[in-house]
Amino acid sequence: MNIDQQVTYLMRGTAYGDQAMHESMRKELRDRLVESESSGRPLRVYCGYDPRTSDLHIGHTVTMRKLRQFQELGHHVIFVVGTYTALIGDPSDKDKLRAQLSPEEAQVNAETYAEQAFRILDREKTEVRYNAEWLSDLKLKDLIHLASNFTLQQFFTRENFKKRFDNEEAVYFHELFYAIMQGYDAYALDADVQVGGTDQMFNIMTAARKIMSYYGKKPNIGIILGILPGTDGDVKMSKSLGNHIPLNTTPEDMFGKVMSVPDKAMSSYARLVTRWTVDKIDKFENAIEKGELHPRDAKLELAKEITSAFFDDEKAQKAQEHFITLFQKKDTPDDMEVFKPSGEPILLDVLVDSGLVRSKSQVRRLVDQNGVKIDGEAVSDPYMVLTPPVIVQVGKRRFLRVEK
RNA sequence: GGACGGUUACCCAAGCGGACAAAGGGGACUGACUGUAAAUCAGUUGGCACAGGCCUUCGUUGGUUCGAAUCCAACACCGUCCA
Repeated sequence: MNIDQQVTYLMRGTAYGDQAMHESMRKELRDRLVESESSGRPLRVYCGYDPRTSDLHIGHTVTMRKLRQFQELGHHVIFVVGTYTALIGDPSDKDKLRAQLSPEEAQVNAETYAEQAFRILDREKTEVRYNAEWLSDLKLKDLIHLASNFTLQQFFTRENFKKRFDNEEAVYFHELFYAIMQGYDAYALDADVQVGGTDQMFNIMTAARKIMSYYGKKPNIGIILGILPGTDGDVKMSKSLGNHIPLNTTPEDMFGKVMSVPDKAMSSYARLVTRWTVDKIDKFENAIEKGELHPRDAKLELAKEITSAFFDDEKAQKAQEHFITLFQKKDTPDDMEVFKPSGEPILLDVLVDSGLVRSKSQVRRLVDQNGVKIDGEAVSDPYMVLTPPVIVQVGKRRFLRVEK
Protein backbone atom coordinates (compact mmCIF):
# COMPACT_ATOMS: atom_id res chain seq x y z
CA MET A 1 0.00 0.00 0.00
CA ASN A 2 1.22 3.46 -0.71
CA ILE A 3 0.86 6.20 1.85
CA ASP A 4 -2.46 7.45 0.60
CA GLN A 5 -3.93 3.98 0.55
CA GLN A 6 -2.67 3.48 4.07
CA VAL A 7 -4.33 6.67 5.20
CA THR A 8 -7.63 5.61 3.67
CA TYR A 9 -7.31 2.18 5.25
CA LEU A 10 -6.55 3.56 8.67
CA MET A 11 -9.21 6.23 8.56
CA ARG A 12 -11.89 3.70 7.70
CA GLY A 13 -14.69 3.64 10.25
CA THR A 14 -13.66 6.89 11.89
CA ALA A 15 -16.23 9.39 13.06
CA TYR A 16 -15.26 12.83 14.24
CA GLY A 17 -18.64 14.43 13.89
CA ASP A 18 -16.87 17.39 12.38
CA GLN A 19 -15.41 17.59 8.90
CA ALA A 20 -12.65 19.99 9.84
CA MET A 21 -11.41 17.79 12.62
CA HIS A 22 -11.54 14.78 10.36
CA GLU A 23 -9.48 16.58 7.76
CA SER A 24 -6.86 17.76 10.18
CA MET A 25 -6.46 14.32 11.71
CA ARG A 26 -6.20 12.82 8.27
CA LYS A 27 -3.51 15.25 7.40
CA GLU A 28 -1.59 14.77 10.64
CA LEU A 29 -1.77 11.03 10.18
CA ARG A 30 -0.47 11.30 6.67
CA ASP A 31 2.42 13.49 7.75
CA ARG A 32 3.30 11.16 10.56
CA LEU A 33 3.19 8.15 8.29
CA VAL A 34 5.49 9.87 5.81
CA GLU A 35 7.85 10.74 8.60
CA SER A 36 7.78 7.19 9.90
CA GLU A 37 8.52 5.80 6.50
CA SER A 38 11.51 8.04 5.88
CA SER A 39 12.98 7.61 9.35
CA GLY A 40 12.16 3.92 9.53
CA ARG A 41 10.67 4.39 12.99
CA PRO A 42 7.34 2.61 13.44
CA LEU A 43 4.55 4.66 14.98
CA ARG A 44 3.58 3.98 18.56
CA VAL A 45 -0.11 3.28 18.55
CA TYR A 46 -2.15 2.58 21.61
CA CYS A 47 -5.63 2.11 22.91
CA GLY A 48 -6.67 1.83 26.52
CA TYR A 49 -9.17 -0.70 27.81
CA ASP A 50 -11.21 -0.56 30.95
CA PRO A 51 -10.90 -3.86 32.78
CA ARG A 52 -14.25 -3.26 34.44
CA THR A 53 -15.57 -6.31 32.73
CA SER A 54 -13.80 -9.38 31.49
CA ASP A 55 -16.67 -10.41 29.32
CA LEU A 56 -15.87 -8.79 26.02
CA HIS A 57 -18.33 -8.28 23.23
CA ILE A 58 -17.70 -7.45 19.62
CA GLY A 59 -18.20 -3.75 20.29
CA HIS A 60 -14.96 -3.81 22.26
CA THR A 61 -13.15 -5.24 19.30
CA VAL A 62 -13.71 -2.30 16.99
CA THR A 63 -10.65 -0.53 18.32
CA MET A 64 -8.68 -3.77 18.45
CA ARG A 65 -9.32 -4.34 14.79
CA LYS A 66 -7.97 -0.86 14.14
CA LEU A 67 -4.86 -1.62 16.17
CA ARG A 68 -4.48 -4.77 14.16
CA GLN A 69 -4.46 -2.71 10.98
CA PHE A 70 -1.63 -0.60 12.30
CA GLN A 71 0.13 -3.79 13.25
CA GLU A 72 -0.21 -5.11 9.73
CA LEU A 73 1.41 -1.97 8.44
CA GLY A 74 4.36 -2.58 10.71
CA HIS A 75 3.66 -0.15 13.51
CA HIS A 76 4.13 -0.77 17.18
CA VAL A 77 0.93 -1.48 19.07
CA ILE A 78 0.51 -1.03 22.80
CA PHE A 79 -2.49 -2.58 24.49
CA VAL A 80 -3.07 -0.61 27.65
CA VAL A 81 -5.12 -2.08 30.42
CA GLY A 82 -6.54 0.68 32.57
CA THR A 83 -5.92 -0.97 35.89
CA TYR A 84 -5.44 2.40 37.48
CA THR A 85 -8.11 4.38 35.67
CA ALA A 86 -10.51 1.58 36.55
CA LEU A 87 -10.28 2.84 40.09
CA ILE A 88 -12.39 5.70 38.84
CA GLY A 89 -14.40 4.27 36.01
CA ASP A 90 -14.78 6.14 32.78
CA PRO A 91 -17.60 8.61 33.10
CA SER A 92 -17.58 9.39 29.38
CA ASP A 93 -20.38 7.28 28.08
CA LYS A 94 -22.57 7.25 31.11
CA ASP A 95 -24.97 9.67 32.58
CA LYS A 96 -24.49 7.98 35.89
CA LEU A 97 -21.56 7.52 38.16
CA ARG A 98 -19.75 4.28 37.59
CA ALA A 99 -18.95 1.93 40.38
CA GLN A 100 -15.33 1.83 41.35
CA LEU A 101 -13.33 -1.31 41.00
CA SER A 102 -10.91 -2.72 43.52
CA PRO A 103 -7.32 -3.23 42.33
CA GLU A 104 -7.70 -6.99 42.74
CA GLU A 105 -10.81 -7.14 40.59
CA ALA A 106 -9.17 -4.97 37.99
CA GLN A 107 -6.13 -7.22 37.84
CA VAL A 108 -8.12 -10.40 37.43
CA ASN A 109 -10.26 -8.90 34.71
CA ALA A 110 -7.26 -7.44 32.97
CA GLU A 111 -5.69 -10.81 32.38
CA THR A 112 -8.75 -12.43 30.84
CA TYR A 113 -9.29 -9.26 28.90
CA ALA A 114 -5.92 -9.37 27.19
CA GLU A 115 -6.33 -13.06 26.51
CA GLN A 116 -9.51 -12.42 24.53
CA ALA A 117 -7.92 -9.51 22.72
CA PHE A 118 -5.39 -11.84 21.14
CA ARG A 119 -8.13 -13.34 19.09
CA ILE A 120 -7.70 -10.21 17.04
CA LEU A 121 -4.30 -8.80 17.79
CA ASP A 122 -1.04 -10.44 16.93
CA ARG A 123 0.23 -11.62 20.27
CA GLU A 124 3.86 -11.55 19.21
CA LYS A 125 3.72 -7.96 18.12
CA THR A 126 1.65 -6.51 20.93
CA GLU A 127 3.03 -4.81 23.98
CA VAL A 128 0.67 -5.08 26.93
CA ARG A 129 0.97 -2.39 29.58
CA TYR A 130 -0.95 -1.56 32.74
CA ASN A 131 -1.41 2.11 33.40
CA ALA A 132 -0.87 1.63 37.12
CA GLU A 133 2.80 1.34 36.12
CA TRP A 134 3.12 5.06 35.63
CA LEU A 135 -0.01 6.54 37.17
CA SER A 136 0.66 5.16 40.63
CA ASP A 137 3.94 7.08 40.71
CA LEU A 138 2.40 10.46 40.16
CA LYS A 139 2.82 12.92 43.00
CA LEU A 140 0.23 15.36 44.11
CA LYS A 141 2.23 18.19 42.59
CA ASP A 142 2.20 16.39 39.25
CA LEU A 143 -1.51 16.13 39.44
CA ILE A 144 -1.76 19.81 40.24
CA HIS A 145 0.32 20.68 37.22
CA LEU A 146 -1.67 18.39 35.00
CA ALA A 147 -4.94 19.74 36.29
CA SER A 148 -3.85 23.30 35.64
CA ASN A 149 -4.31 22.62 31.94
CA PHE A 150 -8.04 22.32 32.27
CA THR A 151 -10.90 24.48 33.31
CA LEU A 152 -14.07 23.36 34.95
CA GLN A 153 -15.90 24.95 32.06
CA GLN A 154 -14.28 22.48 29.71
CA PHE A 155 -15.58 19.63 31.73
CA PHE A 156 -18.99 21.07 32.18
CA THR A 157 -19.53 21.73 28.53
CA ARG A 158 -19.18 18.00 28.03
CA GLU A 159 -22.66 16.74 27.57
CA ASN A 160 -22.63 13.95 30.08
CA PHE A 161 -21.39 16.09 32.95
CA LYS A 162 -23.58 18.99 31.99
CA LYS A 163 -26.65 16.83 31.94
CA ARG A 164 -25.97 15.42 35.33
CA PHE A 165 -25.12 18.80 36.71
CA ASP A 166 -28.30 20.32 35.36
CA ASN A 167 -30.36 17.49 36.74
CA GLU A 168 -28.82 18.10 40.15
CA GLU A 169 -27.29 14.66 40.08
CA ALA A 170 -23.97 14.03 41.70
CA VAL A 171 -20.84 14.75 39.72
CA TYR A 172 -17.89 13.61 41.74
CA PHE A 173 -14.60 15.38 41.85
CA HIS A 174 -12.58 12.26 41.10
CA GLU A 175 -14.47 11.72 37.87
CA LEU A 176 -12.69 14.73 36.45
CA PHE A 177 -9.39 12.96 36.96
CA TYR A 178 -10.26 10.33 34.43
CA ALA A 179 -9.56 12.44 31.39
CA ILE A 180 -6.37 13.77 32.94
CA MET A 181 -5.15 10.29 33.72
CA GLN A 182 -5.91 9.06 30.25
CA GLY A 183 -4.13 12.06 28.82
CA TYR A 184 -1.12 11.24 30.92
CA ASP A 185 -1.15 7.69 29.57
CA ALA A 186 -0.56 9.03 26.09
CA TYR A 187 2.32 11.11 27.35
CA ALA A 188 3.88 8.30 29.38
CA LEU A 189 3.68 5.97 26.41
CA ASP A 190 5.05 8.55 24.03
CA ALA A 191 2.19 7.75 21.72
CA ASP A 192 1.94 8.84 18.12
CA VAL A 193 -1.57 7.62 17.70
CA GLN A 194 -4.36 6.90 20.11
CA VAL A 195 -7.37 4.87 19.08
CA GLY A 196 -10.77 5.15 20.72
CA GLY A 197 -14.51 5.42 20.25
CA THR A 198 -16.35 8.69 19.82
CA ASP A 199 -17.10 8.61 23.53
CA GLN A 200 -13.37 9.11 24.00
CA MET A 201 -13.28 12.28 21.93
CA PHE A 202 -12.63 14.59 24.84
CA ASN A 203 -10.11 12.31 26.51
CA ILE A 204 -8.13 11.86 23.33
CA MET A 205 -8.53 15.10 21.42
CA THR A 206 -8.49 17.50 24.32
CA ALA A 207 -6.94 15.89 27.36
CA ALA A 208 -4.21 13.82 25.77
CA ARG A 209 -3.19 16.39 23.20
CA LYS A 210 -3.07 19.17 25.78
CA ILE A 211 -1.04 17.21 28.24
CA MET A 212 1.42 16.05 25.62
CA SER A 213 1.94 19.60 24.40
CA TYR A 214 2.28 20.77 27.97
CA TYR A 215 5.19 18.40 28.44
CA GLY A 216 6.68 19.49 25.15
CA LYS A 217 5.70 16.48 23.10
CA LYS A 218 4.05 16.27 19.76
CA PRO A 219 0.39 15.62 20.48
CA ASN A 220 -0.94 12.22 19.53
CA ILE A 221 -3.23 11.73 16.59
CA GLY A 222 -6.72 10.63 17.48
CA ILE A 223 -8.26 7.82 15.50
CA ILE A 224 -11.82 8.20 16.66
CA LEU A 225 -13.99 5.30 15.63
CA GLY A 226 -17.73 5.09 15.27
CA ILE A 227 -19.65 3.31 17.94
CA LEU A 228 -21.00 -0.10 17.11
CA PRO A 229 -24.73 -0.26 17.72
CA GLY A 230 -26.08 -3.24 19.59
CA THR A 231 -28.36 -5.91 18.21
CA ASP A 232 -31.27 -3.50 18.54
CA GLY A 233 -29.54 -1.33 15.93
CA ASP A 234 -30.03 1.87 17.85
CA VAL A 235 -27.87 2.29 20.88
CA LYS A 236 -24.29 1.47 21.68
CA MET A 237 -23.57 -2.17 22.24
CA SER A 238 -23.28 -2.90 25.91
CA LYS A 239 -23.78 -5.85 28.11
CA SER A 240 -25.86 -3.95 30.60
CA LEU A 241 -28.30 -3.00 27.86
CA GLY A 242 -28.53 -6.60 26.84
CA ASN A 243 -27.91 -5.85 23.18
CA HIS A 244 -24.43 -7.29 22.99
CA ILE A 245 -22.78 -10.08 21.06
CA PRO A 246 -20.28 -11.68 23.41
CA LEU A 247 -16.92 -12.96 22.24
CA ASN A 248 -17.07 -15.97 24.45
CA THR A 249 -19.95 -17.71 22.79
CA THR A 250 -20.55 -20.33 20.14
CA PRO A 251 -20.14 -19.59 16.45
CA GLU A 252 -23.83 -20.45 16.01
CA ASP A 253 -24.90 -17.92 18.59
CA MET A 254 -22.69 -15.22 17.17
CA PHE A 255 -23.98 -15.89 13.69
CA GLY A 256 -27.59 -15.79 14.84
CA LYS A 257 -27.09 -12.64 16.84
CA VAL A 258 -25.65 -10.84 13.83
CA MET A 259 -28.65 -12.02 11.83
CA SER A 260 -30.95 -10.44 14.37
CA VAL A 261 -29.42 -7.02 13.82
CA PRO A 262 -31.81 -4.72 11.96
CA ASP A 263 -30.99 -4.00 8.33
CA LYS A 264 -30.25 -0.36 9.02
CA ALA A 265 -27.27 -1.28 11.18
CA MET A 266 -25.62 -3.49 8.58
CA SER A 267 -23.42 -0.74 7.29
CA SER A 268 -21.99 0.07 10.73
CA TYR A 269 -21.25 -3.58 11.26
CA ALA A 270 -19.57 -3.86 7.88
CA ARG A 271 -17.37 -0.86 8.54
CA LEU A 272 -16.52 -1.57 12.14
CA VAL A 273 -16.27 -5.30 12.70
CA THR A 274 -15.38 -6.96 9.42
CA ARG A 275 -11.99 -7.39 7.80
CA TRP A 276 -13.35 -6.13 4.52
CA THR A 277 -11.59 -3.48 2.51
CA VAL A 278 -13.07 -0.08 1.89
CA ASP A 279 -13.76 -1.13 -1.71
CA LYS A 280 -15.51 -4.28 -0.69
CA ILE A 281 -17.72 -2.37 1.73
CA ASP A 282 -18.65 0.17 -0.92
CA LYS A 283 -19.61 -2.60 -3.32
CA PHE A 284 -21.55 -4.38 -0.62
CA GLU A 285 -23.56 -1.28 0.22
CA ASN A 286 -24.16 -0.34 -3.38
CA ALA A 287 -25.42 -3.79 -4.23
CA ILE A 288 -27.97 -3.65 -1.44
CA GLU A 289 -29.06 -0.20 -2.41
CA LYS A 290 -29.54 -1.12 -6.04
CA GLY A 291 -31.44 -4.24 -5.08
CA GLU A 292 -28.81 -6.54 -6.59
CA LEU A 293 -28.16 -8.10 -3.24
CA HIS A 294 -31.10 -9.19 -1.12
CA PRO A 295 -30.82 -7.76 2.40
CA ARG A 296 -31.24 -11.23 3.84
CA ASP A 297 -28.37 -12.59 1.79
CA ALA A 298 -26.32 -9.53 2.56
CA LYS A 299 -26.81 -10.17 6.24
CA LEU A 300 -25.89 -13.80 5.82
CA GLU A 301 -22.67 -12.72 4.19
CA LEU A 302 -22.03 -10.24 6.96
CA ALA A 303 -22.77 -12.75 9.68
CA LYS A 304 -20.46 -15.25 8.06
CA GLU A 305 -17.62 -12.77 7.79
CA ILE A 306 -17.98 -11.62 11.37
CA THR A 307 -18.20 -15.15 12.72
CA SER A 308 -15.23 -16.16 10.66
CA ALA A 309 -13.21 -13.21 11.90
CA PHE A 310 -13.62 -14.39 15.48
CA PHE A 311 -13.50 -18.11 14.86
CA ASP A 312 -12.50 -19.43 11.46
CA ASP A 313 -13.98 -20.05 8.03
CA GLU A 314 -14.96 -23.60 8.75
CA LYS A 315 -16.82 -22.78 11.94
CA ALA A 316 -18.51 -19.84 10.27
CA GLN A 317 -19.63 -22.08 7.44
CA LYS A 318 -21.10 -24.56 9.93
CA ALA A 319 -22.82 -21.80 11.82
CA GLN A 320 -24.40 -20.58 8.63
CA GLU A 321 -25.65 -24.06 7.76
CA HIS A 322 -27.01 -24.41 11.25
CA PHE A 323 -28.85 -21.14 10.90
CA ILE A 324 -30.32 -22.05 7.55
CA THR A 325 -31.55 -25.48 8.66
CA LEU A 326 -33.06 -24.06 11.79
CA PHE A 327 -34.72 -20.92 10.60
CA GLN A 328 -35.13 -21.11 6.88
CA LYS A 329 -35.92 -24.80 6.59
CA LYS A 330 -37.17 -25.10 10.18
CA ASP A 331 -35.45 -28.44 10.64
CA THR A 332 -33.86 -29.71 13.79
CA PRO A 333 -30.14 -29.29 14.23
CA ASP A 334 -27.73 -32.21 14.04
CA ASP A 335 -26.13 -31.77 17.38
CA MET A 336 -28.07 -31.00 20.50
CA GLU A 337 -27.83 -31.60 24.17
CA VAL A 338 -28.66 -35.04 25.42
CA PHE A 339 -30.52 -35.66 28.63
CA LYS A 340 -31.12 -38.94 30.38
CA PRO A 341 -33.98 -38.66 32.87
CA SER A 342 -33.44 -40.51 36.11
CA GLY A 343 -37.03 -41.29 37.07
CA GLU A 344 -40.18 -41.51 35.03
CA PRO A 345 -39.75 -39.19 32.03
CA ILE A 346 -42.58 -36.76 32.67
CA LEU A 347 -42.24 -33.81 30.30
CA LEU A 348 -42.55 -31.21 33.05
CA ASP A 349 -39.79 -32.75 35.13
CA VAL A 350 -37.52 -33.45 32.20
CA LEU A 351 -37.58 -29.82 31.10
CA VAL A 352 -36.85 -28.50 34.56
CA ASP A 353 -34.28 -31.16 35.52
CA SER A 354 -32.37 -30.73 32.29
CA GLY A 355 -32.20 -27.01 32.94
CA LEU A 356 -33.87 -26.16 29.67
CA VAL A 357 -36.68 -24.32 31.45
CA ARG A 358 -36.31 -22.56 34.75
CA SER A 359 -39.47 -23.57 36.61
CA LYS A 360 -42.49 -25.78 36.36
CA SER A 361 -44.79 -22.79 36.12
CA GLN A 362 -42.74 -21.65 33.17
CA VAL A 363 -43.18 -25.02 31.50
CA ARG A 364 -46.95 -24.83 31.93
CA ARG A 365 -47.00 -21.41 30.34
CA LEU A 366 -44.91 -22.57 27.43
CA VAL A 367 -47.17 -25.56 26.89
CA ASP A 368 -50.21 -23.28 26.99
CA GLN A 369 -48.57 -21.11 24.36
CA ASN A 370 -47.88 -24.08 22.09
CA GLY A 371 -44.22 -23.50 22.63
CA VAL A 372 -43.22 -27.07 23.42
CA LYS A 373 -42.91 -29.69 20.71
CA ILE A 374 -42.08 -33.36 20.87
CA ASP A 375 -40.66 -34.74 17.65
CA GLY A 376 -42.17 -31.74 15.91
CA GLU A 377 -45.65 -32.06 17.39
CA ALA A 378 -46.97 -29.38 19.76
CA VAL A 379 -47.83 -30.72 23.19
CA SER A 380 -50.88 -29.76 25.24
CA ASP A 381 -50.30 -31.76 28.40
CA PRO A 382 -47.32 -30.85 30.57
CA TYR A 383 -47.67 -34.11 32.44
CA MET A 384 -47.35 -36.37 29.49
CA VAL A 385 -44.88 -39.21 29.83
CA LEU A 386 -42.15 -39.29 27.23
CA THR A 387 -41.09 -42.42 25.42
CA PRO A 388 -37.36 -41.95 24.78
CA PRO A 389 -35.56 -41.56 22.53
CA VAL A 390 -37.40 -38.40 21.64
CA ILE A 391 -36.57 -34.82 20.65
CA VAL A 392 -38.06 -32.07 22.73
CA GLN A 393 -38.11 -28.54 21.33
CA VAL A 394 -38.85 -25.43 23.32
CA GLY A 395 -39.54 -22.35 21.28
CA LYS A 396 -37.62 -22.02 18.06
CA ARG A 397 -34.13 -22.64 19.17
CA ARG A 398 -33.90 -24.76 22.27
CA PHE A 399 -33.60 -28.48 21.67
CA LEU A 400 -33.05 -31.50 23.85
CA ARG A 401 -32.57 -35.10 22.90
CA VAL A 402 -34.07 -37.25 25.61
CA GLU A 403 -32.62 -40.71 25.84
CA LYS A 404 -33.04 -43.66 28.12
C1' G B 1 -23.40 19.83 61.43
C1' G B 2 -28.52 21.30 59.45
C1' A B 3 -32.84 20.89 55.89
C1' C B 4 -35.12 17.94 52.45
C1' G B 5 -35.74 13.59 49.05
C1' G B 6 -34.94 8.47 47.89
C1' U B 7 -34.36 2.70 48.43
C1' U B 8 -40.47 -1.47 44.68
C1' A B 9 -39.68 -7.62 40.63
C1' C B 10 -34.06 -8.47 35.26
C1' C B 11 -33.80 -2.67 34.43
C1' C B 12 -36.52 2.09 34.67
C1' A B 13 -40.78 3.45 37.23
C1' A B 14 -46.15 3.98 39.46
C1' G B 15 -48.49 2.72 43.90
C1' C B 16 -48.82 6.01 49.76
C1' G B 17 -53.88 1.17 54.84
C1' G B 18 -57.84 -3.69 52.18
C1' A B 19 -59.75 -4.45 45.18
C1' C B 20 -51.34 -5.81 45.37
C1' A B 21 -47.84 -10.98 42.92
C1' A B 22 -48.05 -5.10 42.85
C1' A B 23 -49.94 0.06 36.98
C1' G B 24 -46.88 1.60 32.77
C1' G B 25 -42.41 1.25 29.79
C1' G B 26 -37.96 -1.42 28.39
C1' G B 27 -35.93 -6.18 28.15
C1' A B 28 -36.81 -11.36 27.84
C1' C B 29 -39.95 -15.44 26.38
C1' U B 30 -44.12 -17.79 23.26
C1' G B 31 -47.33 -17.71 19.04
C1' A B 32 -48.93 -15.70 14.17
C1' C B 33 -46.69 -13.62 10.06
C1' U B 34 -42.00 -13.21 7.27
C1' G B 35 -36.62 -12.35 4.34
C1' U B 36 -33.96 -14.04 9.78
C1' A B 37 -33.73 -14.71 16.08
C1' A B 38 -35.59 -8.07 11.57
C1' A B 39 -40.36 -5.27 11.34
C1' U B 40 -45.53 -5.80 12.71
C1' C B 41 -49.55 -7.95 15.59
C1' A B 42 -51.26 -10.98 19.82
C1' G B 43 -50.07 -13.25 24.38
C1' U B 44 -46.79 -14.50 28.68
C1' U B 45 -43.30 -12.66 32.33
C1' G B 46 -42.23 -14.84 41.43
C1' G B 47 -42.75 -20.09 43.10
C1' C B 48 -45.69 -24.51 44.31
C1' A B 49 -50.34 -27.04 43.26
C1' C B 50 -54.24 -30.51 37.26
C1' A B 51 -58.64 -26.03 39.70
C1' G B 52 -60.40 -23.74 44.18
C1' G B 53 -55.90 -22.41 46.78
C1' C B 54 -51.19 -21.92 49.29
C1' C B 55 -46.21 -19.78 49.98
C1' U B 56 -42.34 -15.98 49.28
C1' U B 57 -41.30 -10.84 47.54
C1' C B 58 -41.65 -3.70 47.70
C1' G B 59 -33.62 -1.59 51.79
C1' U B 60 -33.12 -4.13 57.17
C1' U B 61 -35.21 -4.97 61.95
C1' G B 62 -39.07 -4.16 65.15
C1' G B 63 -44.01 -1.95 66.04
C1' U B 64 -49.33 -0.09 65.19
C1' U B 65 -53.66 -2.55 62.86
C1' C B 66 -58.61 -7.56 61.91
C1' G B 67 -55.37 -6.19 57.63
C1' A B 68 -49.01 -2.84 55.65
C1' A B 69 -45.28 -1.94 49.64
C1' U B 70 -48.40 1.82 51.90
C1' C B 71 -48.64 4.35 58.93
C1' C B 72 -44.75 4.67 63.18
C1' A B 73 -39.61 3.82 65.18
C1' A B 74 -34.63 2.58 64.84
C1' C B 75 -30.83 1.23 61.65
C1' A B 76 -28.24 0.85 56.81
C1' C B 77 -27.23 2.72 52.15
C1' C B 78 -27.88 6.61 48.20
C1' G B 79 -28.71 11.65 46.61
C1' U B 80 -29.67 17.18 46.53
C1' C B 81 -29.28 21.78 48.93
C1' C B 82 -27.37 25.04 53.00
C1' A B 83 -23.01 25.58 56.16
